[in-house]
Amino acid sequence: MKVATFNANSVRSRLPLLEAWLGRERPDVLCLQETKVQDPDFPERFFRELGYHVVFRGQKAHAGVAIASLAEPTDVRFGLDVGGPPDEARLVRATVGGIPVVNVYVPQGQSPDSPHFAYKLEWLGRLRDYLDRHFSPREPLLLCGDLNVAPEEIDVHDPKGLRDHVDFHPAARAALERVRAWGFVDVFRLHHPGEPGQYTFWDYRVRGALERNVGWRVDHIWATPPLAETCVRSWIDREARRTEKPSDHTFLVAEFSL
DNA sequence: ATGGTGGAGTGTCCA
Repeated sequence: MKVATFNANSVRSRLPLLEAWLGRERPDVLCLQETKVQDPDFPERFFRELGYHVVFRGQKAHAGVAIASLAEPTDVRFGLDVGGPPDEARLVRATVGGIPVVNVYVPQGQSPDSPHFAYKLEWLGRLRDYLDRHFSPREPLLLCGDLNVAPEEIDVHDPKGLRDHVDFHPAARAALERVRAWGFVDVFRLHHPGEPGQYTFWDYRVRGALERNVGWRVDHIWATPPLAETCVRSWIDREARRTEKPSDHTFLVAEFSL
């Protein structure tokens, strides 16, 4: 089973890239974030014509998540159901080929003194509650998405200078670590231990960000131990960030011997 | 240099 995650930064703006990439890579599952489209306008037929089922939940202008899969998804649910706002456009879960997949778009947070950042920390806390409520780390489970946190110093281009950034703030890293400690293995790191400069996001606003590799590893595929054991490969497709009309993120892929 | 670019969708918010 081949699984990918991609923050599209508008799915409708990324159709040419998605058509080429899905045609070439044919993942069994593709998790999308920041689809930026309300449900009636989601390009459902585009995925169907490429041979994919797709489930999605969006809202006006921002956020939005989707799961595209070759096999028909079951047990499709949206949002956090652990008290507080469900935030349906930031979490979708579906079971594909017997494997439950949770796809999330964690709030970015704007700045450490913003209410958005408090909401981000609370959101990660509720994600941990959600896992406690619905799943067991002893069973196969995937958590994929734009987690909007770089876990370690090697996951950002300037760990000293970025300590106050909401995606590398100690409080954000601690909140993410509580989610990971529920029982996940970061399958990219499993296959690339200690390797710096492996990023999934390069800011549009930074001149020559890709060429200079001024990036962040904020997109992740995490698996529970019984599933992580079957992970044979994980890689980042940097070429997709180099295309004519790229997202500011690129694809992260993990392959399992299932 | 407290900027910069991109996307959604009309006002600016969000990243």
